[in-house]
Amino acid sequence: MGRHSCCVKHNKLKKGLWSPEEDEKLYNYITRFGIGCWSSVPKLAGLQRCGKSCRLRWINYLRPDLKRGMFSQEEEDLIVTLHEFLGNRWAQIAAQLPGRTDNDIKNFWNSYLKKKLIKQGLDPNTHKPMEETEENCTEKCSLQILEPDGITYSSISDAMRQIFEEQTDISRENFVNKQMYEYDPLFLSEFQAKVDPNGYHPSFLITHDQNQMEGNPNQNQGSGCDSFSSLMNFDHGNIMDTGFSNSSTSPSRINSFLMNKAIESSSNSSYMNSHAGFDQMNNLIENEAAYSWDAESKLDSIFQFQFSGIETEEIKPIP
DNA sequence: AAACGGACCAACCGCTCACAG
DNA sequence: ACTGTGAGCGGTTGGTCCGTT
Repeated sequence: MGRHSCCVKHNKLKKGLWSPEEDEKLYNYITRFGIGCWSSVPKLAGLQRCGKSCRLRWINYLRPDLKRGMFSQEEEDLIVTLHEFLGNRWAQIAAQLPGRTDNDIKNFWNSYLKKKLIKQGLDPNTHKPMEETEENCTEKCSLQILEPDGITYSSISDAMRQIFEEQTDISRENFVNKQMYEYDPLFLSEFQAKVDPNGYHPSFLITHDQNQMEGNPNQNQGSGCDSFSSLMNFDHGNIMDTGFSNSSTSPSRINSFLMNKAIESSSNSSYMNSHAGFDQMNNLIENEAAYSWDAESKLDSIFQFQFSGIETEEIKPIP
């Protein structure tokens, strides 16, 4: 374990930038014989490199389907959106951007997007306004989880675990070890589906902000504060306010982005089009002339569906 | 023109996971 | 059950480029 074996064994292997000759050798070998065992590639291709280095060079540079050049605005928006939910899981983000590598996206994020968010006053980790994340979020959000039996859970994780264990056969070990609460949108939507087919657990009341609650009592009914939205915003162990439910004042960035994508996709067969969620959304656009609150509510569920689509491709099934 | 510093990006490193023996 | 190996991922580094002084 630990250090990769090929890095230990062959100290005389070449490191650093690849020459055009090396690229040609690797490219010719892979195009001729395909990707097999990377550790044997250098030997068979006549390269003084370790297999790991060959693999990286192929994935990040030589692959014929790679997209070169600047990131488009669409791609930029998509990266920011996905990062908001996936965090630094570059490989999963890259999977949604055909032709881009995780390394590309990681570099783009670190060199440009991160700074851009900071410039906009947003915390690049939470995607929330700086002043909001700087304060004690748990205090400000005044999160409360009320159970009919009178138990007040100390965190959303506790409450979710309790409900989840009651409703499913997934063990506590899996739950804790995989850290699914915090990171896995598919898990969250699956969890939601198991808890309540309508997406709302009757005994699961979350208030984001006391003031907001007073101003908008409807949120209490689950119409404006659906459980999925709440769960989706439970990130990295911090309770965060949601942009989904508060669309009366500021339409969610996700939804407006998806709406833009849907409009674009009607005339452009771009990368997200293949997902069923966007087909649904295209239908929605065709059938719904106006972008109303109702439409946005539907989009929330579509977005949920969209994420399920993404995750079923990328996330390994729960053991 | 030279020196300097920041930005960018290719590549490396260290780690985890999966799997075969 | 344990160990070794390969694959894959995310964080980090270091070289190069380019703008500024």
